[in-house]
Amino acid sequence: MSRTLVIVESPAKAKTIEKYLGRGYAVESSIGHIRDLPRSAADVPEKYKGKAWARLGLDVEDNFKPLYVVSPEKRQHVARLKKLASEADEIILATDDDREGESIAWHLYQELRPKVPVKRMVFHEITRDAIQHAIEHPRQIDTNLVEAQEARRALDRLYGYEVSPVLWKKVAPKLSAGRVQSVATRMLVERERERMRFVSGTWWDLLVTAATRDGETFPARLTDVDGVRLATGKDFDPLTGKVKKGTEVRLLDEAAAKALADGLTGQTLTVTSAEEKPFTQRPYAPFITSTLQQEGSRKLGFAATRTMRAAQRLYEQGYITYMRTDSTNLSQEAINAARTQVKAMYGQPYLSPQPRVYAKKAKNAQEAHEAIRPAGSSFRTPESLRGELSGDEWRLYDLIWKRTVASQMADARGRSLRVRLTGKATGGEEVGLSASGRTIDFPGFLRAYVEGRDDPNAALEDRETPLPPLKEGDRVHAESVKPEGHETQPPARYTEASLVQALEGAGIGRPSTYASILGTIQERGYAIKKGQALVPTWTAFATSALLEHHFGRLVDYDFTARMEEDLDDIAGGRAQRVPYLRRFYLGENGEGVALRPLIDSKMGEIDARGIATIHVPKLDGSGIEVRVGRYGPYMQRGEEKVNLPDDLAPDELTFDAAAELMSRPTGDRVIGTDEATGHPVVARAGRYGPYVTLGDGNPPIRSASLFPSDDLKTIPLERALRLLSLPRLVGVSEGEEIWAQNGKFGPYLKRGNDSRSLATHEQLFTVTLPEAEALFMQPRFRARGAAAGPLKSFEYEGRAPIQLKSGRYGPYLTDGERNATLRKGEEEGTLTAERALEILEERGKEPKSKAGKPGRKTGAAKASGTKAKTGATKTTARGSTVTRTVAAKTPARKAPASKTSARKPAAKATPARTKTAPKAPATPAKAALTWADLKPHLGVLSEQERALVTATRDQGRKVEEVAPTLGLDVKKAKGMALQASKKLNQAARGE
DNA sequence: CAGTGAGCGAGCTTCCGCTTGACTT
Repeated sequence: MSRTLVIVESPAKAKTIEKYLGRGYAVESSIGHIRDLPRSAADVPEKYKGKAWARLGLDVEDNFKPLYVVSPEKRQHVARLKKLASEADEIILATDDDREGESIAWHLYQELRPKVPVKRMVFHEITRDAIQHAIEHPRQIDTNLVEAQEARRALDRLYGYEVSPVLWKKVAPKLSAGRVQSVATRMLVERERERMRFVSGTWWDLLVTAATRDGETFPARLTDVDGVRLATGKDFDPLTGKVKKGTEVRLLDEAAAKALADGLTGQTLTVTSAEEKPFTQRPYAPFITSTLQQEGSRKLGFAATRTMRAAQRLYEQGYITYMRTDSTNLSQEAINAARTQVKAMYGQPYLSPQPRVYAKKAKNAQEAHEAIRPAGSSFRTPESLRGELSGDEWRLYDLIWKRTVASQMADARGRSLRVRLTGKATGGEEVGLSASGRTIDFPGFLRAYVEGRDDPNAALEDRETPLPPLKEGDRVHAESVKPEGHETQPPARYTEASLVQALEGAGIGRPSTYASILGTIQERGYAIKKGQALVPTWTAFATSALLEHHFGRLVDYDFTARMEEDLDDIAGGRAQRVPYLRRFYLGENGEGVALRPLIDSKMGEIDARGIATIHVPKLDGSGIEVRVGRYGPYMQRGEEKVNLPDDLAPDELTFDAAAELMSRPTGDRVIGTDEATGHPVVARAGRYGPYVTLGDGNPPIRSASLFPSDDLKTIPLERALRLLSLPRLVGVSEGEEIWAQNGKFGPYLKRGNDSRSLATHEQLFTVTLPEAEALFMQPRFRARGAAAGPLKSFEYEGRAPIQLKSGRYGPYLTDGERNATLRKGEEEGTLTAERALEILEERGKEPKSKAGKPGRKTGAAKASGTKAKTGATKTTARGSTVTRTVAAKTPARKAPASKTSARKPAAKATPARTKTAPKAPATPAKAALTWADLKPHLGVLSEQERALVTATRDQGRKVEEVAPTLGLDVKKAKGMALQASKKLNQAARGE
């Protein structure tokens, strides 16, 4: 008998379909995508490791050719599919009928390499008829659609993996940017900015309880006084908290409202109009993923992940249809089932006369599945499942059932009433009031489902606000009058549910990702949850500001919408993937985003400190600045700096709150007085940990770190004074003083320019002169370094042994020549000699060249180019060392001077040096290129970059000098020079 | 954000969309 292998995406779906197909068919699942671009360097096959583009997983120089790898956790499963495929007579790829599904089918085809006929089939609902129909109407893989998916994938990778590193450099490491998350974050930030600018306003009005002659009462609200409309919330300017200019309204304050209330109590009011309008309301569309999450949140209080978890279980057990969908469409089977149930449970009048079809599409919907509904051709009622389903699952099923059934019910019908009244207060004011009511004559679908409410019956009552029968000319009596004060409210923060709604509205993100987007922005520290609200962090402000100012097009709300249009063109064969990606990544005739050149120019331009400084409108003019630093957000006013508490939302930082924080005691604790000097001794928590100071000023007279054995909370005065007595003069040796002091690397001895570490902190107090001299007899670092012997040693025939050592970056392997750090999953304990050899062979690296030591690393990167023009055109590895040594002399002239005499300049020079220094070690390993080597590649640079580079290198001018002539500030120019040099080197190496 | 002497195997962080377990808490 022939065997057909059908492959779908989800195992639960496979199970169902297998039932429908019967004998001769084996149904398997791919479990989602089976291959993807490598996530990180570890996933890149050896063959491609050295490539410049390996990090991206896309060969940006060869038509954005993607490098696909089967992820490690999928390998076993793919192998199984391969085997099954080899045993089948025919294969049907039945993945979802959308862009991603088509791509999965194509990847399956590529990876399984079947030797039997392969067909593609699609269906949008899992019913016997639909499957049968699909089987009878197979098609081929749509390669245009696959191309569109590949373009989408590539764009997301390029965006994410190229822009994220900009954030690492300019904001903080490990941050991320992406087409979806960056827009989501921006939405939160913009809303919060509105809240930060918001100034609330106050207004008063009157709530009148009016009584008819028959004694029926109803509420009416004051709307105008002496013919002038009363101010309400919408009349206020959110930026000033005052009534908008040019608005003709009457604003009541508390006193006026009270006086008017007194004057109106007991007065007669006349009905001047009573209008009644009929209304009908249609039921909501059946659930899709986003609306399910929203209602799960509003009605059940579930977070998006909780809703999805429960839905997944319901789906797997066959209670509901697929839960990740953007289609509101119901299959015929579902419509029949719903209608049958409506008739049976609520009666014919409650049934919609015609079957309802919900055609309204969500933006960018792909509609591969049905709406989310109870499964099967007759729905199980929630009541009948009470014993079968537990907590969350039952409640969610109940919700889905109600929404589905309601969607085939009749419209709700009712009347809305609007009544206007006038009256006169004792003070002579003519007042106008209004009352409105709502009566439901026929609840229709509201019997089953009221949006946003848990209990439809209770909600129905709430929806009714009946008024007594009133007609023009009727007189009523103002029984009681209550003045009410109101404050305007800032726009509400997003919740998980409303953010998903907003994203969906903009066509951003997919049903399968909504929940994880919320996770991502929280994991990256862009948002925290406060109750239901998503509050953006200061980091989110800094990141968003950077992206908005420098990569504005990437965080446009309609960036995705435009992308979708382009992808549609690719899918329809009207456009091609490669030119599309080229425009996005490289740009073409000044068109397209041109991401790579954009980043190259921005790297130098973006001022990290400026980006870290966050504009807080309410602190304008206060001299207080808010900044995100390495240790979190802080405020600064002049020299004063204060951390911002973690739980302070940005919009809560008003001027008063800031002033209070600035004046708050910093947590310093005076532990006593030094009798010798009369100064207080203070225990403090600093950035380098706990310490004590003599004197409470800033800066203090002296300070000293606590030893690890000390506790900041309990440290006695005596101990603090003892710590403050350091450094200690141990004695004089070889004509120089030996001092024992505590430093950033721990306790150490210092003699002239020489130093030795001490083993313990307490030795600072106990070490004697002979002991100290003995230590100075030893070579450096012996005290600490030598103690760490190899953890393990592996012996080999005909090869040097490999040792496992413990280093500051964790365990690593070395054979003296090359080193390799152990990665996650490579346990020290289970490491075999064989595996150790493999690892070292695979990715062992020669340690950094030791030749660079003599002249210090200062400025080597920049200087090497300037000097190299005198050197040989052809450069060997050794030649480069020479170049570097020569080059290093230029800054070396300054270095000793700054070290001995002027302390401050030396300290200030450090950051600049650390920025350029990392480039230096990389150069000799790859053989430094001379200016002559680089010059032919000037074409890769922008005009400005080229002008800068030629001026500095060809003419030997300084960046500081050239920058103004190019209209650049020095900082930017320096950054640009660095980037340009990087690009030139890359180009020259043919990378 | 206090202020101090060196010198050591660096290597990785990150995207969006499809899908489930296999883990631990």
